[in-house]
Amino acid sequence: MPLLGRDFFLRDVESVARALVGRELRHGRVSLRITEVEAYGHDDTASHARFGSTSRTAPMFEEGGALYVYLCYGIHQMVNVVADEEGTGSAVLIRSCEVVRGLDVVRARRGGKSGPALLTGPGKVGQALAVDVGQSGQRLDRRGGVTLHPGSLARALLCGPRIGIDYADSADRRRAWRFAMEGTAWVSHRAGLS
DNA sequence: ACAAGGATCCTCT
DNA sequence: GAGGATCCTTGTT
Repeated sequence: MPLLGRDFFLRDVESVARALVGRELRHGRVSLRITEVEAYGHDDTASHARFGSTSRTAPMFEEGGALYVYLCYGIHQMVNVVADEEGTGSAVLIRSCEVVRGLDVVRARRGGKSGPALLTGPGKVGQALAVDVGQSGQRLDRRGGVTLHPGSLARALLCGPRIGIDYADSADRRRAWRFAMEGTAWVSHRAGLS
């Protein structure tokens, strides 16, 4: 299966977020189709980039196509796709996926869970893909690690405000920067999407 | 050097 | 619906 090339990522983060729904993330034997994402921009008080580049967030400022992984609540490995030109500081959080390949591996990694509990929520995506902060900064358009493939595009997208960003300014909280595939069961929070 | 809090998940009620 | 887990990152002193 072909890789998505560098140009795919070199657009504004909202465009990349919309274009990511339906695509496939691969790592080893596991292939996941992206069903729900959130965009985090530069000049966005919800974004980790709001303090500029730090040791944790440096990959966000790389050229689009880098992987950005961070630890949340000391437990969860959160998987993001970096967007736009080098130095911008924007990324797309992968919130939910459906399993395309490697269901047995994913189930084992996810403690035997089934149904929506298997893979709706960003921490679960990191666990299912076996991605951790040690891989933050890797390229998604080079074979050998985590890679991104065309998959099949969503018929239509639902959108709504992002989850878990109460600390942000009200204008940023209201941005409709969460995108989900219409008709899929693989969405972490259905409320607020339309 | 310190204190605060988090782009979450699971379990229990 | 509520609360605890768990530890790193950040701004501040």
